[in-house]
Amino acid sequence: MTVKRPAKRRARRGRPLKNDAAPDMRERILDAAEDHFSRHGFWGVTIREVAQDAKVDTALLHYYFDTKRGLFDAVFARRAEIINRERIESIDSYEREAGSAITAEGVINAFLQPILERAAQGDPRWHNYFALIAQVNNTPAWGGETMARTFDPVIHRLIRALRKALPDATEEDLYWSYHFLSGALTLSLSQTGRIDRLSNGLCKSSDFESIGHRMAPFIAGGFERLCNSVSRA
Amino acid sequence: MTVKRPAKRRARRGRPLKNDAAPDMRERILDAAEDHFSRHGFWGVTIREVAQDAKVDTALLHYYFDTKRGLFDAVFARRAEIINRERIESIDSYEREAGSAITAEGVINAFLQPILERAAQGDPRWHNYFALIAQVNNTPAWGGETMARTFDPVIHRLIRALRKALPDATEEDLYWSYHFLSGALTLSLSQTGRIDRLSNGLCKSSDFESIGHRMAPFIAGGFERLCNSVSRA
DNA sequence: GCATTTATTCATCGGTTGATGATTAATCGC
DNA sequence: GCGATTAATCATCAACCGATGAATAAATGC
Repeated sequence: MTVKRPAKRRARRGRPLKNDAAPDMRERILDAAEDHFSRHGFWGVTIREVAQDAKVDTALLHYYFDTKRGLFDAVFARRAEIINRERIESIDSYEREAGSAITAEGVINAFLQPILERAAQGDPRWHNYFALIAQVNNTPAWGGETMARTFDPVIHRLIRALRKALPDATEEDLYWSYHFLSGALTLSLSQTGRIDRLSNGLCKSSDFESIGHRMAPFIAGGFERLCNSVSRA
Repeated sequence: MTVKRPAKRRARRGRPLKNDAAPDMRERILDAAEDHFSRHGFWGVTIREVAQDAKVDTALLHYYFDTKRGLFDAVFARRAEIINRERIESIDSYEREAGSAITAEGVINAFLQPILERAAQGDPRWHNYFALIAQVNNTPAWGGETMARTFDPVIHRLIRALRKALPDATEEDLYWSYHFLSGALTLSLSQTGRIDRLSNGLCKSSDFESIGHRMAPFIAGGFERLCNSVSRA
């Protein structure tokens, strides 16, 4: 019997002390939001859930990000900058090294490497983020717009390099080939566990090393088959 | 001034007359739900929106489908049966015709044809349904399970045919290759308008004829490159 | 050292959500 | 021809939703 309420420890109010262990609430909110949005999409998440997970009041989410949509956009943009920079650098550096011996597989590998490496490293926060990209990429209503705004510059850089490796390709074939690449990559990053079931456990969604070995050859094979074939009305 | 309410015509109550023009409410609900779910996903839709669109009371959705989730599953299953049957027949018939001259591109083409043909035909209801598949396929939480339950039998049939066309391929390579195929197909069917923007209008998400020409060669090129290469740790 | 700004929780609002029991009317089984 | 079943709307519920203004406390600027 004793005390009937374990004193729930009412959270402190007002601005926190400067050297208080572990705040940086803004990042904590973004992490929690990333986790939830990646699993259930924009509409499947309530700001209350996010706030509870980040151990802050819901009003703080509005303080930092104004609206729920603002929070979502902030989550999406945060890591995009990082991988965009890495991918540009990776393609630049491959093009410099390869010189005139540039190949489609080499370019695609340079493009995929930064993402797949991060995925293979196993940081769950990045996993969540990649799953989020996958959802956005397949969201009809506003996915195309969001993806374009965020990633198009890098994709144009990729296509420029591919044009060098496949000089006879038509523009249409290049863009469609990239589209197939994008779809394959997105699904691989979304980790739905589908291939696990399908292959009866032989392959695992989480095995990014296997993906890393196979994806560039597969996609390059596709590019070359499609872009080197001539005449298709 | 006159009458202050234009008589809103209260809907009739009770069971409708047998030969009443245009009922079949159940189908109407499924159509409306398909439309909404495909655009905004499970959580982005309220049963009220669906009911309003189908011009029925919300209680009727619960009468037929019990819960919101039940409605979603019914939508997802309805057209799956149709295309699954068509795909099986298409692969069967190709295998019979090709005999020992079976090729990866032929098999993949037989697998893709039924879907892409329907997509090219332009029925918006099928377009919506394909977009719905795309979303489910990239939903981490329950997408893998739902996709597996719905489509795995056909996919196993596909893989069996591919095994014949690529006798030296390892099981892992076959499954991963299918995974890439699945991703590419899904994104193509989801019509986000991304490629339109990316290509500055040169390519169009809705141009399923272009996809139909390009996808089988691209994917077959990938399969052959990956599955015919030897030794990869 | 005081006024302003920043970062946080509290309390609460109006609107929406999925669901359900009651009611009504037509059909079906016998 | 009548009781049971089916197909529909109506009315309403408790829970939850995103958002906001007020309160509070530390930090910062001058």
